Amino acid sequence: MSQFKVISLESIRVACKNCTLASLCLPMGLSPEDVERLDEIVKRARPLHRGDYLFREGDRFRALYVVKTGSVKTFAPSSEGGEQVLGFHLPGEIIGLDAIDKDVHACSAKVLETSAICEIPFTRLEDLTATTPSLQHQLYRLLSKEIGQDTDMLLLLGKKNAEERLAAFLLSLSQRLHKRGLSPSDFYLSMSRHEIGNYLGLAVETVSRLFTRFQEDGLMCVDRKHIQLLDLPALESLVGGSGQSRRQQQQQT
Amino acid sequence: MSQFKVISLESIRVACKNCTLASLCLPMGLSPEDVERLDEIVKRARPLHRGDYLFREGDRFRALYVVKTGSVKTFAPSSEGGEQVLGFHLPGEIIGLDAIDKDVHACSAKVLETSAICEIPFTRLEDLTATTPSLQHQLYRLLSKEIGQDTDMLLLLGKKNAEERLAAFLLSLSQRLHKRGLSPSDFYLSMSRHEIGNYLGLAVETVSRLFTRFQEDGLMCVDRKHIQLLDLPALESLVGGSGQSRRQQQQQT
DNA sequence: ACCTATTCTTGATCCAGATCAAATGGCAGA
DNA sequence: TCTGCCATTTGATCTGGATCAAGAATAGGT
Repeated sequence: MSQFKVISLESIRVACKNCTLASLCLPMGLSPEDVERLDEIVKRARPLHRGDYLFREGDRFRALYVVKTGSVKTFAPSSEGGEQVLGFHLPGEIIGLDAIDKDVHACSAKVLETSAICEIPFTRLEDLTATTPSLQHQLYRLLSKEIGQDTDMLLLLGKKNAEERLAAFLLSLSQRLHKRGLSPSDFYLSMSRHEIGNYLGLAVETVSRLFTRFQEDGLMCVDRKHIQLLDLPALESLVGGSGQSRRQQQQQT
Repeated sequence: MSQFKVISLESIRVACKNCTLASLCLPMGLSPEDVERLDEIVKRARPLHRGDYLFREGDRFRALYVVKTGSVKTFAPSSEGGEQVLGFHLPGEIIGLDAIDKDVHACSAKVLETSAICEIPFTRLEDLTATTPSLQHQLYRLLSKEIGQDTDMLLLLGKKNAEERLAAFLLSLSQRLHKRGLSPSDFYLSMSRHEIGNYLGLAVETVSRLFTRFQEDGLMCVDRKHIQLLDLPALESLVGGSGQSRRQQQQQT
């Protein structure tokens, strides 16, 4: 292997301890020694390209995946051929946690753009957590966090209207990008309108119309995949209270 | 403490190893020795009554709860005062996993009928899992299972119509009751129509009308809270394909 | 047993967002 | 550069389920 290649790969295959995502990812809060041990089991694969699969629904569960760069969508087959987009995953986010239970993946994961992915064989991770309390705790937390996020989505799909859903989606992206050191108000979407609509339980046309409306209202500037959020506070107020929209149902039981 | 009281409490405070739910609950698949160790940290509280809270949104996270008898609903506050019912929990089901991450409960848990609840202090459980690989694995699996169930709900809320949602709800109850040794086709609902609607993202009126319709179609027999499912296969086909209802969106991305 | 507050049901109407239809604009591949 | 396929946008219409509005049936409290 030429010196050239080694250097080239180094730019991708950064050890966890040198990874800029360490504070968001599994290593979060671990001691340097623990990170070192984690590092030994992480496999760093070559970049994947748009359309490549990390795994498919029905595949045997072997490993968790972490986005290092790029983005990934997960989706489950719905009855009769359709699919439900379950999430869009940014750098530092972990994919595959739902498969631990049945030992089989119930959803598929597809990369949306050229992406680098870390692979963590689960059996080895589990062994490691058994002897590393801080890592065990971290994994419990990550699993729990996923449940909390799903809960947020249930609330979104169960109670919010189209406008609130799209605003919530944009703000979620904004906040997650910001945590990764990127601009919270100027970014590119790696997913299509179709995928956004699917994720939010809306038709493509509705998503498109809302982008237009938000732009007309001066909330944002949309150019193809390029998004600029011009009024974050206004978007936040859209998400929270439905403003003057539908009267909320006082669910006293 | 009189002999009388001791006997009386014994009927409720059964050790895990003698609990009929052991095969569905945390002890699932554990060795007798491991169950013994788990038993030592489980607290068995006196029965709670309709309306009592296991915990409320905002409470510090201290323990996981398992329904021993009865049923519990969990719900999260939505913006502007409403609430979203997140789930109905039957014997053997674990509550509170979503709070591990933030160390604070993001939802509330309220018992729907007189219920016995086991409490498992989480810190002690976590310590125990660190020295009991099979229990550690079990906890990972339970967390993962919860994610999988949430995923199913996302699909239900994102892609299914009212009819499919209610059929899915009824079948889920049916199957879970059956696993607990109860009739899959004859049971009582412990939650109101209102709560069912809230959970499924539907208005009460819609739930009521669907019950009426299902009954007219000979799928079930409804008398107040008493439910008899007369045609499980038909209900299953309702859930799966939307029959001849709305044309499914082929979500090729 | 009586009264009152809920919960549930049923009917009428409304509307947010889906569906249908069509034009436009990018982009990948030859 | 040209071609054709998608993705996106925009407009028109339709509809499932929400909302509004009463009754009817229950359950709980005194």
